[in-house]
This record gives sequence, structure tokens and C-alpha cells, in this order.
Amino acid sequence: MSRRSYDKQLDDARLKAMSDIFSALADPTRLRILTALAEGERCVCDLAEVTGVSASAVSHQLRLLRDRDLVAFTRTGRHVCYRLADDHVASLLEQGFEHAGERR
Amino acid sequence: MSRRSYDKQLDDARLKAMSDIFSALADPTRLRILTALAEGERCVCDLAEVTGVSASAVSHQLRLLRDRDLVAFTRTGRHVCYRLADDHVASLLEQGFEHAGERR
DNA sequence: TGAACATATGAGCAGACGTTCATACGATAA
DNA sequence: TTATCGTATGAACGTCTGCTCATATGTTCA
Repeated sequence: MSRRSYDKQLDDARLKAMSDIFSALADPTRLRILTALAEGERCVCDLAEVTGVSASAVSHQLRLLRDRDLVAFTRTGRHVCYRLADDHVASLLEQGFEHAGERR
Repeated sequence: MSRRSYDKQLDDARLKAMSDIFSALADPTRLRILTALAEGERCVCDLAEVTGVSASAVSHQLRLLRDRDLVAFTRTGRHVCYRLADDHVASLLEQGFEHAGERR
């Protein structure tokens, strides 16, 4: 995409969709969840341990990530296994990771 | 970067830096500013027109973008011209743009 | 010099956000 | 069936965020 094409395509809805995606990535707890999922499937209680917050807090955050289609899940017994929804999410994480590394 | 490398490198500071970058991109007004800058340099009053908010509001947002090193600026007379700080920023914008386009 | 302009900044306010707590619900184990 | 586990959800609370308004600073023009 050329930089010049923004003005033609950037309607409010697209802009809102972009900010929804970025705001989903704009929290350390959610980033811990997502980077953990980038390594493989994890159930809620595992994610609670990785992030260091309560299972309830993780569940709330997972709902947000589900609503934005950043994660998918499979129910197995009383566990629910979450995973990244697609490679695009991993790609965004990597870019943010690299960008953060270059600064300071 | 392999997906497996997250756990070794993701200290809290890095995670905070990532969320700082993503949260800077997590607002429609700032996205309008940044996508306008992706097309070329703009002064504050031009950005106010593009975004449809007051010059004061734009100035506040530009300060945030400056603090996070996402934009750079040059003073010329009484105008201040802003531009994207580097190609990494444009790259993040493009990815968000494309990701937003694929959904719904 | 004085007026108008471009930008910056602090205070204040309304709304959004992230966590905890209490509770609920389905699934498994005893 | 009953107790426990894993997860989800709503309410409540404190914090953060983005805007407006008032004000300040520096620049240009008459």
C-alpha cells in the first residue's frame, strides 16, 4: 500500500477498527497473555499464572480479546484452551516487540 | 524472531515499552494525525483541520506522540512542522490498517 | 510597539479502563 | 448427589485518558 492511499481509504469505521486493534494490544497484561499464546495454546488458569493476575482478571481480558477476534478458543472438559486467532496477530506483536527494543 | 524467544526477552520494561507504543496508536484522533503525517510533513493547524478537533487537542496529542518518539518536528517561523519519526512507525500503521481491513 | 497568529500547557471534567469481589454455571470426581 | 474445579460475568472502585477552556509564550506583520 502506498502512503498516499490513506486519504482515500481511511473512513471513520476503518479508523475505529484500527484503534480497536491497537488498544487491545495497549496493556501489559494482555500483551503477556498474547505473547504466551504465541508460544502455543494455554488454558485460563495457565494464563493467570503467566500474567500474575487473578483468573477472573484474565477471563475479563480474554473476553475483550475474543470480542476483537484476536484469540480463538476450544473447550475441553472444564478447561478452555485459547490460541492466537491468526498469524496477523503474531506479526503485530513482533513488530511492537522490535520497535520497543530499538528505543532507549 | 522465533515465537519461542518471547519468554527469555520479555521483561517488564520491554512489555511496558510495547504497551506504550500500542497505546499511542490506540486512538482515532492520533491515528488520523499519524496517517496524515505518513503522507508528508504537516503543521499543527493543518493537523487540526484534518482531524476535526481543536488545535489545543492536537497539540496535546502531539506531545504524547513526541514523548514516545513516534513523531519529530521542525520549527519554522511560527509554524511547527511534524513528521513521522521513522519508517517503523509507518510500518506499524500499515499493519494495523491491513489487519483492520481483513476483519468484517 | 501593538495586534494577530501558531503553538504549548495546566486545570478540570466526563467517560473509559483494569482490577477485585461476589456470584453463577457447567463439568468432573468422590 | 454433593463438593470441587475451571471459567465467566456483573457491580463497584480507583485510575487513566481525551477533550475543552483559560492562559502563556514566541513569531510575524502593520
